[in-house]
Amino acid sequence: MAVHGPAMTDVARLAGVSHQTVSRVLNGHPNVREQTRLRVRAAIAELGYRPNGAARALVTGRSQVIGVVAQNTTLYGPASLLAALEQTAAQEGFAVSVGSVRNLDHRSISAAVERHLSHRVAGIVVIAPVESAGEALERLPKDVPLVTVDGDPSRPVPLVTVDQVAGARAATQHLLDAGHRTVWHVSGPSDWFDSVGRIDGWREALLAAGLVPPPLMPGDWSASSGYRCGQMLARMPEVTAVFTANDHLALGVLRALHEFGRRVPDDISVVGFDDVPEAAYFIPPLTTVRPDFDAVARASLQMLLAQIESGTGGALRQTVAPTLVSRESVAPPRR
Amino acid sequence: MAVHGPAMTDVARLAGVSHQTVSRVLNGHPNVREQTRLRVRAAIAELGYRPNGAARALVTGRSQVIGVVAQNTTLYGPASLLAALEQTAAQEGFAVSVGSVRNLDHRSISAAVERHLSHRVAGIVVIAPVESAGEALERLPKDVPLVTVDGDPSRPVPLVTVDQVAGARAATQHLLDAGHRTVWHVSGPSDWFDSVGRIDGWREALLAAGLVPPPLMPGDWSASSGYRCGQMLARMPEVTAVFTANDHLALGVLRALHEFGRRVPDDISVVGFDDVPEAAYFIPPLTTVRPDFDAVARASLQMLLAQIESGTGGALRQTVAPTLVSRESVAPPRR
DNA sequence: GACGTCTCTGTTAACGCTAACAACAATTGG
DNA sequence: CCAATTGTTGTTAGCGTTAACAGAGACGTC
Repeated sequence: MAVHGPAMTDVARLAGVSHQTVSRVLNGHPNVREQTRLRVRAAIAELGYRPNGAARALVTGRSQVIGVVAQNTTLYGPASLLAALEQTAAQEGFAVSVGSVRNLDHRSISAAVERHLSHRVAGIVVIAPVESAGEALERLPKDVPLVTVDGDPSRPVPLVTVDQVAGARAATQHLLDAGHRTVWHVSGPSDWFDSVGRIDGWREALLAAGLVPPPLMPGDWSASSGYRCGQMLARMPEVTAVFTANDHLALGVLRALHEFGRRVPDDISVVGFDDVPEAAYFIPPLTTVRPDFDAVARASLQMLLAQIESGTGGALRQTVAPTLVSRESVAPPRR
Repeated sequence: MAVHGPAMTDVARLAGVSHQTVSRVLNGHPNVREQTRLRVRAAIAELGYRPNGAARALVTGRSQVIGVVAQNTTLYGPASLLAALEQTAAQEGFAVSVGSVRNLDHRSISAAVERHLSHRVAGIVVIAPVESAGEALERLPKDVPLVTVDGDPSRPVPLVTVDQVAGARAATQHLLDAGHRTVWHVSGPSDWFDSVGRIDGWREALLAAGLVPPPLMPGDWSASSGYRCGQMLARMPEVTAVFTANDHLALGVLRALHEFGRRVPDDISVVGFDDVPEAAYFIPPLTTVRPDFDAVARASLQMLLAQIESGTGGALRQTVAPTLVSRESVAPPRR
């Protein structure tokens, strides 16, 4: 480990210039003679020189690193988002440092943010889908570029979010259009904004159709809780259409219905949310709502970079519309 | 953005000591008077001082960051591993920087590693499940602590891996024990070591039982390819037991069998690999092999930290045994 | 031909921290 | 009571980079 790589001065010596000229070449400064530039590049290649990010970060005050705070990066949504974020960041020459937290409470978030600030990240993306995260963010130093994803719409913080309401409305409307008299909803945990938005969209669509929403069935994103809700739904003969807050809940519901001999879509139609890659292979293939994680990642990074470059901390907002993916789990109700 | 936080000298001034004493307090140096230590801590708290990781990295030669190179972090396995790695690293005071790559070819990997080295990471974990990754790793500077996960067993690089062979053997044996005459296998892509190991384990178990392995059905991890294979399996009356290289393949197989009216487990038994959280809610609940990602993460980090601290680059090897999770997708064959 | 104006390059001074050494007091041993 | 040791603090010198300024030519303009 002891051996450190060559430094800028070594390159400079080999190329017969000053270290500052090397720096200029590296940073694409215009005023360098072509011939010099080539000599420097050759020296860099010959020595296998690699600029020292730490030194650069020290002098410029910020590193080429973006910190991401997220919870539960095993779930499909967050994992996809993280991956997309990393891809996009890499294209812009930024590395991504993950600070995943077990709970999205105030303390955990603050700690994760502290860690990032300690490394002088250029900016922070917080995937903060729950209420408790909001408070932590307000107390943050104002001078750190920050973007939240799927966060609290009511806080004055730059926010990129999937349009949960529109997605849920589309899902519900799709079931109504198929002829169902009403639509039941298995929701996510009530402290997630995603859940709240999807509940709102579902309710809106029903109200707009002049219907009274049936009781809400609260779940927690897991197939397990979907299964529990499904066991209840299966017992109620009047239920013909269910919208679940994500695909895993739908999977649980599907299995419960199957066990009770309620056929999908013949007896009951089901729509999910997320379009996990397996959704097309559920029994039956699941109609679902697909959020565009790439678009969310692009939008948030763009927003963050704008802040980093301008130095302004604008409080923008951007929503990304999801699309309905129609498969075989929806059919008109039997009469 | 302009405002930088307080530096060590600011803390020192407030506490009435030299900046070096502050440094000592921060690094837990023993020879500091208790009273001084408290004064310094108070000053740190009052100013909201945060040490500058970049400066520290510059002078010590390495940052408290571990670089992870991974592909396809959306898949359940890699995502879980990444999350576990991050959790474990955080406990040790390390941040994790992700360099996810689209392809695990030589160039992509090298580029990702370069990025990490540029930031002077303390060590690198490469989740390198395919052949092409191996070459890239051999050309790496020898002086950077490195651990590979699920990499090439035949290369002289520190490696932590799930015992794929044992897991596959257990899955196959489980089916044989249930009374099946043979076991078919839907594999993952042939350039993944995970796939190869699982194929080997399957084959071993069959050969040990004096059986000739039936033809291999190659898939690519996706439910979609599982579905395609399932369509063929369903058509062959002699098939009574299938082991798939992961749970998503199993999902595709299950659906194909369902479509063809072949009941699971009555007509055909199925065993998967990974134990994704939804596996218990497939129709029917899936018997599968559960790798312990936490253990893998702990082992690899421990191995990496050992290298970092000692300065030695030992070529250790460690495998983590997976466990069989028995559910309802396996039953004795009908006669 | 003197003078400003470019273009290119070098010199110097930070950035915030740790390591090495120096300095001084307090304590111990003879 | 002096020397040697130990504990505690301060001083200085970098780490490798960028920013700010300065200087040397080349060129055009009056």
